[in-house]
Amino acid sequence: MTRLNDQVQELLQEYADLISITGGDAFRARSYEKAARAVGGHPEDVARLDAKGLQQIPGVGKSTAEKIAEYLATGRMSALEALRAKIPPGVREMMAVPSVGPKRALALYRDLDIASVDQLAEAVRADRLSEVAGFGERSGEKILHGIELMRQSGGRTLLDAATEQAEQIVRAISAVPGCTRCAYAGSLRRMRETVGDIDVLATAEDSEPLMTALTELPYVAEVIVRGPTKTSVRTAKGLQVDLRVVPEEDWGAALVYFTGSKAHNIKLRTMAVRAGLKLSEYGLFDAESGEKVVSATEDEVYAALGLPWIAPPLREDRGEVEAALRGELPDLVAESDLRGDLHTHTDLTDGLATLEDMIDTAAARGYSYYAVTDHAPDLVMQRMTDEKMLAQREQLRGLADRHKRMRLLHGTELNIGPDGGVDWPAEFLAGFDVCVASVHSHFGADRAAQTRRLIRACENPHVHVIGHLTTRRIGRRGPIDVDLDAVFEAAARTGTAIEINSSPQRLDLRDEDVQRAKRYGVKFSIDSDAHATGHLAYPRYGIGTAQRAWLTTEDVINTWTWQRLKKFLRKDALR
DNA sequence: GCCGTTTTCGGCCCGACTGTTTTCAGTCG
Repeated sequence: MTRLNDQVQELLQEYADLISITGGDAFRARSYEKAARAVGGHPEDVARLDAKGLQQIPGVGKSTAEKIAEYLATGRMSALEALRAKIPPGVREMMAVPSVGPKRALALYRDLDIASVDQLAEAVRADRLSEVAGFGERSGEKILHGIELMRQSGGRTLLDAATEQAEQIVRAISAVPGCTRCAYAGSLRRMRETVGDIDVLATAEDSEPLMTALTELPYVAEVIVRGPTKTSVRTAKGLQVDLRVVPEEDWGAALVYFTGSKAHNIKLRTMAVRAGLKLSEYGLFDAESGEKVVSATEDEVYAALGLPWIAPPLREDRGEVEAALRGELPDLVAESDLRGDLHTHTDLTDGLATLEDMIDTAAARGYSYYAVTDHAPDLVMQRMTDEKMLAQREQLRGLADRHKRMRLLHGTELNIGPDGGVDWPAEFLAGFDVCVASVHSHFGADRAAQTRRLIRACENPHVHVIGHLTTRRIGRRGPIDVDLDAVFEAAARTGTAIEINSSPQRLDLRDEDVQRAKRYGVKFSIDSDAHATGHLAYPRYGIGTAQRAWLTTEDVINTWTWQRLKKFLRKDALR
């Protein structure tokens, strides 16, 4: 079950799309789009807000607030239903086909009575598109190709795959003679949990060799567009890569522009306009004379707008510009702040590497403490026993001498049962240095039951960290239905940390929820949940989530010294 | 529809690329 904010976001977005399709005022449509994004990213649950409270959300005015309130009260949004009655749902779905927007979707429906993606594909094959004004031979080909792509990929790319691909491309473009700077930008630089495409920015006097180099990379399957400033290709894995080349003196402005987000850029541009300036990817200009003010570095561009540099993960128009103006930007937690990892596995359960290999790899990362937390017996398929667990503890203690600079912690990942109980009795649990507890079953239990079991787990004095709280797998399994606010309250009250699981398939909690949890005073543990030595590098992605949630080292227990962490782990002493 | 240090009315981010309507609309980011 999705969060109510997400449902409202989807409805408002649909309303905006239908306004566009029916030829309504474009500014009105944009206004609803903006409101949709604002609601989706709003940390507070809209269900807790009345019409007045809803209007406090930036971009939500009287009219939108009324529509949301109506939906919250009745489960319906009559204005939306009125538009739905005019346009079949398939017409809106056609907008998802690349090169088909609201205007063309309507033209296809009006002139050819096409009302679904399937019918569209059929019409192209039957060569009927030329009957509609504005559609030529190439249009049909593009549409068919777009439909095919939609069907085979359909989704966004996970952060690790996108990062690896982007780094590979940046290396290749950087090596081209004449290339003076190159980096990736876009949602990847902002560390969003998934990315739709990769934006690469480069500087060179002559863009031609760089564009050619991109199109000739071995893993490039297709060239989508090719121009002097922008070239787009699709990789063999179906990922779109846009390369933009600008003169070196415009690097800063271009990097701001292509890093986004769109909403952040709009805010910066609006500030520029108010100051008599104009901001584009080519620089910050005087609006009247057209003379360039600055554009060489991001620092300069922000400074000219009266702002300090803003870290990319914050650039979502979630209050970062206002915070920057007040001089209150958070000192974000960084990967180098991590002193340890509190959730990892070995081949004693479902990990791939031995205890020694995991510990050696962790030591090489420079950690000052490291916990091994293999699965507990209730996850029956892992065949854990008391004896095996105690034998591992012996083995781990025996390795202490080998890594004098890294404290070894013996832990476990407990299973939170349907009633909130965990695997072992208190006496046995007391023998562990650290206990992570996670939901691994009964994903379908109802909201009340899920909430109850997680609160009970927090209240267990031996549970230090709640692992992957919502159990979602990005693109594969949705989150469990749980009252997160109630769990956050319990976690803060009991001194139980909530994990930011850094596995790119999970990234659980997600950034909006982490931000919300922080307001309750919740502390977090950014863990790898490594099942192999290579996975010990995952926290770079979890750090992205933490940064997007505005966290500082104060919020993250595994940036603390062992002395301080040790106190936190004695949670029963708190009460 | 939203919003306000030029504004309660009149704006609303800006530019590249494509295909096709020989001068520009639509789409995209």
